[in-house]
Amino acid sequence: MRAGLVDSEPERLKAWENKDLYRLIQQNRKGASSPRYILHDGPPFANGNVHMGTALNKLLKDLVLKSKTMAGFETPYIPGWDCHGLPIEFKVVENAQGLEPAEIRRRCEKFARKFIDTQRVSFRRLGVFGDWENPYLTLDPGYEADIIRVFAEIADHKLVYASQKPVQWSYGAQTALAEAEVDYKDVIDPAVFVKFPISSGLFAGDSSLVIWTTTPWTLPANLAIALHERLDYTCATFITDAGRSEKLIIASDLIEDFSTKTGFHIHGHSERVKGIELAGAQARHPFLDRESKVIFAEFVTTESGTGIVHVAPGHGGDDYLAGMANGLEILSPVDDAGNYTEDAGLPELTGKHVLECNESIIDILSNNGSLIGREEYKHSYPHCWRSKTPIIFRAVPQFFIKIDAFRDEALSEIDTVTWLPPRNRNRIRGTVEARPDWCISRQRTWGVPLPVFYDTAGEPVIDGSLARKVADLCESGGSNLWFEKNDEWWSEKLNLPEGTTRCRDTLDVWIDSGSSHVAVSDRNPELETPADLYLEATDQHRGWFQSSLMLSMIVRQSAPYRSVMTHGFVVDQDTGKKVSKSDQANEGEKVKKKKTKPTEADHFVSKFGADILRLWVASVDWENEVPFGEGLFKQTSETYRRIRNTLRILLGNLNDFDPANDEPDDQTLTLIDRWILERLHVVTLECLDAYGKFQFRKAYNALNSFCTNDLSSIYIDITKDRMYCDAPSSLRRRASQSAMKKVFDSLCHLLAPILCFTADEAWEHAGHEIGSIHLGSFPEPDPLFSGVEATEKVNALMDYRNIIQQAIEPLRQEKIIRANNEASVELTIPQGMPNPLELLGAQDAVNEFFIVSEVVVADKGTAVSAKAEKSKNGKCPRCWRLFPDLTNEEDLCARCSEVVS
RNA sequence: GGGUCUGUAGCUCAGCUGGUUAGAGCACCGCCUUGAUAAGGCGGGGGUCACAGGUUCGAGUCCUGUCAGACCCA
Repeated sequence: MRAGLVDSEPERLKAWENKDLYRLIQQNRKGASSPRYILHDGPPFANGNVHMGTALNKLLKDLVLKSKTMAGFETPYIPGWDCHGLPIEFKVVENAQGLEPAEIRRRCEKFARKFIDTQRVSFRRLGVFGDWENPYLTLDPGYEADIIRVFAEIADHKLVYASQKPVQWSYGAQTALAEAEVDYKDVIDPAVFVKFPISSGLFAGDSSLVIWTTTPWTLPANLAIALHERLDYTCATFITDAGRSEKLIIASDLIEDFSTKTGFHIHGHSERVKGIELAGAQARHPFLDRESKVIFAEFVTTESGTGIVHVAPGHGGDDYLAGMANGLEILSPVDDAGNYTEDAGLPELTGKHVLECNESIIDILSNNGSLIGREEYKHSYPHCWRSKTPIIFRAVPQFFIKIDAFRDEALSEIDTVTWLPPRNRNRIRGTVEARPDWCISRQRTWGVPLPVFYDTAGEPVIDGSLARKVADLCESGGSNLWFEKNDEWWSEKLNLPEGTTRCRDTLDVWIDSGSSHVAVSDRNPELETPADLYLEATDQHRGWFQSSLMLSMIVRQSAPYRSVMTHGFVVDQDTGKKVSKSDQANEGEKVKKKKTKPTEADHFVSKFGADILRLWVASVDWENEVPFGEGLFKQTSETYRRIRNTLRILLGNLNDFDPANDEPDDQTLTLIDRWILERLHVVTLECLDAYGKFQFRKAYNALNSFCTNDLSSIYIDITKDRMYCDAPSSLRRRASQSAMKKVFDSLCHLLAPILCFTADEAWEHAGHEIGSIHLGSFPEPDPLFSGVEATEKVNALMDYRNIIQQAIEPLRQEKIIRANNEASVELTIPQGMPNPLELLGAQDAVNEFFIVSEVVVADKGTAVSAKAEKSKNGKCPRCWRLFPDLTNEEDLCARCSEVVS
């Protein structure tokens, strides 16, 4: 057994593939009618190579499945890929503009398939078992058809509607975005205080309401001003040092803050009113010829601003709801590119980008005296995760799923699911409680068509049975039909009236992957719904875990999973920064110019080998952030070498052992043999428990310390003498071999889920040339060694050993002796303490245990102490042990001469 | 700003329901090793358990606050 994982692993992989090991394992389990354990794979996105984050996720899944397999389950694993979506389309369109949609889609598919292939190679190389020849792809016509059928079902339930709600619009990507596609970044925006003169109601013609906004560009869409009914407002004359005087209304609690920022201070008498007293009032728009209604809203607070909120129903979620509640229209005078339209009412700004118009708007306000103050305001603002441009809230016709219709059911379903770590239950609850209606339309090309038509009056026709017909046509002819055939063709096929047009939007990709329980778990005979486990990074609470839950609630009124496990992100050990695919994909060349550390799994696999990566994953605390760096792999390699060498020495010691013939009676086991078997019993229990709870790190720690401390440093060291020098078939030697055999077998199986290559290699070297360790099962703890009798004795002996070692150490340092073997020790112990001679039964066993020439025990001291000196005994040239009766250099000790003869 | 979590040796981590001088491994420094040798053994240095209070006979372990970091939400 030599290392060289980088070369040996691919060979083993090939052998596994040749014998179709994955299928063999599954069939074995099927044959034994084992219970099934189903982990449903969350599909990684098919762009870019496999980076450490993806590798961590896949390897954790594999650790779960391999350990469940070993625990006796049938564990089918059907890997999948998420293929549609903006990042791919972005890449494709970037390199070729002006393409027909169908051509864009063909290129996107090619792009996705290329990365599916490279990722598949990487995943297999990591030793992940699964049905790699038959993965599920969200671009498969069958899968696409099922997505459309899921849509049909949502439509059947009357949960889909079209609306002009404001959505998070990316002008960079020219599409609406889901919450999960938005990243928050800190930016500095000009925030302005603007006065709206009251034109009717209380204080009409006399005072102005002051609003505060960080988005001056939304002012052209202002239709109302919101106050809080119960808030306390102050109306007073404010003056500046420069002598400017205004009569203004501000929330009383915010006056101080307002004064600091604007320089306006109250002058003279002030009047206090409750918000409600301004009911029915109207104010004058600061630069457009219309009135702005005073309304009331709960979201108005005194946290910042003025306690008076500018409301543009076309530009914000709260604004929209407030607008709906107060009968306002929706004004959203911004086009797809983010430019003002004529509806803004500012001809000079028509066609200009809204984010470049903040200053123009502020100029207008300043010139007409509406501007009361401005500040540079730092806040976090949503950005498109792909194009990195700021989001604008903009009302465009979009399709939505009504969440309220089943939100409560979804919430109670969450409570039936096991969340790992448990705190995630609250997290997913929060996400589901807070989520607004699901905007499912995207103005993109690379996705599943949104199967909706418009009648001749331009009204959307949302119809489940119609959608199912679309699904059938797409399943047989591919979804490109939607883009290649014209409206006439579709109308004819579906018996729709002449003049019907089809919707040009695609579905949000979260519908794609969120439908996998229908398209994959329900369809594939190997799988079933609900799955036992979904296992992804924590970001999937707002992503796949949620989209799957929501769609499953609609189609089956229950969750698609019994348990959900999440792991933290992989972060750079030194900087703590996230290693993320989106960064790689986006910043592309720019990043490459800077010196970046490698983050791709292949890089580390080809440097260290897959088993090192696997060991690293097992050693990691997946509940939290997962630090990662080259140095950690070096450390992990050390651990690996120790384990590997332990297996190797065990193999060497078992070389001439045939359990069928050589297995001795249990009674012949020496204390140290019983001890290692008791330790094995404990370690086995610990590992089985840890695997059962997915606490791979506990198994890792237990196995590591078993190999390092118990085996390498104690057991193997002590038994070396009998292994090398006893007669090959001596009972003492055979007894140790039988213990080692048990240790080796158990160790291989307990390590197999983690070190899948090395454990299999060791197993093969042990003479199991057919099959694989992975066809086996975890060892059963041996009840014969469930006690602690030997453990307690050895623990006591180890305490003595420490004292003895410390006594010997100076002799070695002073070069009086070279090896422990040459020392003669007098061990003094207080009366009543366990006597090594009694513990081990014989003087020779004592000498062997402490690996010294001899230990003389005196049991009448007051504390444990030891004295060591160079032994005067002669050395046996065969076993190098020292004995008193050896005077001639040629003489063998009694044991050795017997063995030799 | 709200929520969740994390903070033990240079690094990765153990420390169960609070109980004697806080433990491993790696790294580092000595030493040993013709029989695990691209290995193995022994010894050693190194920690005010993030910080500050509190509860207790006693706190790394419980409580409160502060600081730092991560993520989620706004």
